[in-house]
Amino acid sequence: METMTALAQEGTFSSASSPNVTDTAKQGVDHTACRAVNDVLSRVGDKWSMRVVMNLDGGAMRFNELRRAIDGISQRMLTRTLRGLERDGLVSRTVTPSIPPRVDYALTSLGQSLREPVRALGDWAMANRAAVEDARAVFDSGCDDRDHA
Amino acid sequence: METMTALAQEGTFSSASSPNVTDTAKQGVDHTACRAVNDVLSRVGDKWSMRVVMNLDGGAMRFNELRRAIDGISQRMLTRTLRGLERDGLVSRTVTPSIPPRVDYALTSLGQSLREPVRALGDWAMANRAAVEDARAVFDSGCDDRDHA
DNA sequence: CCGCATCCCTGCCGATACTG
DNA sequence: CAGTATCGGCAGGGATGCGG
Repeated sequence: METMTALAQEGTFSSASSPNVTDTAKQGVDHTACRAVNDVLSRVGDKWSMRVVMNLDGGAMRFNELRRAIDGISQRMLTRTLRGLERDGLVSRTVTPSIPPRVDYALTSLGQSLREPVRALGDWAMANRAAVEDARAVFDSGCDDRDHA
Repeated sequence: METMTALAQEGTFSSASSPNVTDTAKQGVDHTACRAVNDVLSRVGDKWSMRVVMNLDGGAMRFNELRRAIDGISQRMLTRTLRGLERDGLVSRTVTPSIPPRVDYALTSLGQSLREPVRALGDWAMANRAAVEDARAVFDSGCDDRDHA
């Protein structure tokens, strides 16, 4: 069971909040940490959440302002994404009862804090995008084209 | 035959056609960065990719070994996930033509490097999971129950 | 201006069965 | 053991139209 101990210290997600790592063996990797990661990944990895968060980083924005900024999004999806983000406490929704009504969306501190790890991921993406695209092209060629060199 | 990764090619992000990027403060978000982030998020944010990558972190594994380790996954999904990861150069596939056939999957250096930013995200997830769940509960209560007056 | 409801199409994902 | 093919359920997400 101690076989993975060194590895766990190297880079498992449970480095901070698993006081009793029952079996961090092969199976143990995918318990709580995996669930947490998948949870946040599901939230932020959907089609529009990141776009919204990144646009909101520059400050509060109104609904249609956001809609125009993202520009590929339908209002249905913007509403749904905003609701989901609001539900998770990542963005705040401020209604100004005027005529016409005004609604401002902004990142909460939690939403701001999320941007840091996401930026790291974005950094990786920017750095390795070419490699990924290349690998993809190679895979595609190798699969489709059996010219066997 | 189904397309394996339609997620990556959403690409309606042609708002770059607006040369008027003077207000980069609000738009301060690089369109390229946004696209890259969404791309990697789509790849890693799906239902099983992270599980596979995390299990593979302990070293190379065979197909059914991986299947047993993840245990909630169907062989269809394992195959698809592995193919997608392989296509992007994140995992390597090594076939040993024996009887019975043996196929080992392992993280490439690119796949290893991806774990770092993902770990950051996982760290965030672990640290803020409670906050998110709380916000979610508050939102749920606030929506359903209006007796706060 | 904000946002909800409906219709509908598309793609994901699981279960099963079959091949090498 | 490793992988593919097919079927069916289900959810994501776009288009449109209506209400505050």
